Amino acid sequence: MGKGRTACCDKSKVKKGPWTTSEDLKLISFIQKHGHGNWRALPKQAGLLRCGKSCRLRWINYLRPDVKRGNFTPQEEDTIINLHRAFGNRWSKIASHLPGRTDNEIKNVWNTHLKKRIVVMKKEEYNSSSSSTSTSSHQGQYMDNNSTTLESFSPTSSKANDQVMDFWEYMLDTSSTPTSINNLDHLDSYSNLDTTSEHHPQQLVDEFECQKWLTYLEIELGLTTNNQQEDHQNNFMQL
DNA sequence: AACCGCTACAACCGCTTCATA
DNA sequence: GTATGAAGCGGTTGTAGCGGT
Repeated sequence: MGKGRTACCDKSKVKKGPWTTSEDLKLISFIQKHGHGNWRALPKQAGLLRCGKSCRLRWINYLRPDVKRGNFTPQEEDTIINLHRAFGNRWSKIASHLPGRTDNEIKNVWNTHLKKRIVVMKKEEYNSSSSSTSTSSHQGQYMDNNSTTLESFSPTSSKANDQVMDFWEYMLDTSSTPTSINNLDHLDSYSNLDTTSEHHPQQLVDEFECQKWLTYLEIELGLTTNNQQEDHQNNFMQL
């Protein structure tokens, strides 16, 4: 281990807080074109006033095409519980067994839902075992495999998701399709979140490639209705 | 309508691990 | 073997949204 620690970035020069639509798009289009070999250098190259760590997290947890979105299925929940029993809080290890789910997402689900579920079950287990000896004990067992009584998660309808939806509505309106990625800053009017509208024209991104990628992302992220999805898939094939 | 408390989850922070010179 | 930088990881925080009063 090295002596001391160098800051991962200049904190005074990076933007923090929720990502805006234009930032997302800059990141997506940059990675699509150049990959993400060096996260530290990426923000500068992509024209983002963000820390490399922040970009990495945003990509891995939200923008990556293979991220599965939406509610966890009872099967996934059971898997998490069982894996947690085996691995403890090693979220990345658990995530590796759940394709499309991120460690951050699993951690959140555990802390907000599953942990409580375990507590309730433990409590019930304790009560039943102390009140009756005829009830079979499941000592050391977290869960009842038939249990699906966990309150279902709210759909991922966060503000961030709404931003992405707004973006797609915008993009699909052909009359207002931006001519290049350089013009994305004005999309922030959709999110009302951007307070530092910077104007750093980046490498020109081919509109065609961008559209293709974004359509693909929309499908992958499940941001479409079935009908829309069909349309987009057709469009994607045509592209 | 306004306030409050709670929940969910995106994002940040700092430590650890890994790769490499 | 050691120093260093970058990436990965897990804990924690911030805040939007929602329901209850």
